[in-house]
Amino acid sequence: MTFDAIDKKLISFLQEDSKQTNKELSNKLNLSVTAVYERIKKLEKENVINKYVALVNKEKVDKAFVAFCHVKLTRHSQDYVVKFEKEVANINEVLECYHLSGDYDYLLKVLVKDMVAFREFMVKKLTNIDHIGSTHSMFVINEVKHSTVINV
Amino acid sequence: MTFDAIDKKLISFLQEDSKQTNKELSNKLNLSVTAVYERIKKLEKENVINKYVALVNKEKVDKAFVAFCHVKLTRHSQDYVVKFEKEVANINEVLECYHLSGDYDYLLKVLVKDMVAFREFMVKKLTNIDHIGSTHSMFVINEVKHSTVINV
DNA sequence: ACTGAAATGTCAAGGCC
DNA sequence: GGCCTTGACATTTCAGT
Repeated sequence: MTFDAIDKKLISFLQEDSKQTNKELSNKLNLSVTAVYERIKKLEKENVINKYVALVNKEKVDKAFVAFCHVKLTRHSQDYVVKFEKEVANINEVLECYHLSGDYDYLLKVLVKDMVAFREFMVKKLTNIDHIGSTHSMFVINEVKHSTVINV
Repeated sequence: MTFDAIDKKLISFLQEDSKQTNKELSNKLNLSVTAVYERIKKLEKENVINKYVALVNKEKVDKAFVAFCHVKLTRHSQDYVVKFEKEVANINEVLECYHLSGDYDYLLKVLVKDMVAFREFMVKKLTNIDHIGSTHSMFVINEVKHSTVINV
């Protein structure tokens, strides 16, 4: 799929605020409401837009403690890798998990209440998974930027 | 602010899909449409829900190459730190930036088209910022999990 | 891509536990 | 304080052009 200048603007606008009405968007884009509607439907159908979500303030729901954990596996046969990835995806404290190049195998982003909860998470959930070799945790002192907007 | 069981479910539902109508939510929660509406307004007013956004498929907009960069500053006086944070926040390839505990000062999540674009980013944008000491880049081989849903 | 109209949704008012 | 029902108004959605 290829995007013209209007599509690109539309994608940007919707990434910033998906609750805008098509009428508001039509004004910003100098288009009719229906034209906006059809462009959006197309973006959804082509899966350019995956989903619409509400973003929650982590402080307000008492999950202000953020950590990144590097995890190394002891063995790398496919069985272990698949099992680790499946189990880690089911831990709700883990919002993100990436298989990475470099010294460590995985990078996890973890959200919990505080350091006590983080210890609980490490002891009871993460290191309960088989074949975890070493872990290395880094704690977020300050979130400088956190955006979901991809530049198109 | 304190949440009852219905609030928690509502927050979860909206984090999964913010385009559900109040009617659909009222069915799931066994509530009237207005009750749902008022609870949502309250969550928005209290800033529990920050914003509503469309999430875009990075492959479809040609930003499938993801890297994490650790960055260390040479000096840590307030001026340099503030300046670095401000400049890095303005780079659109950098979606996230965290000030971290540990060996490196910052962790950046970077989205670009490919390795060529990543090199461009490093040479022309990141290392153009003053007082960057060392950087260490890790590339995402596979995105195992990427969720915006905080468990409440 | 636009106009126009039906279907559907949002949101305010008033009343009831 | 939080819930419900009702009704006005706005928005979405779709046909016809």
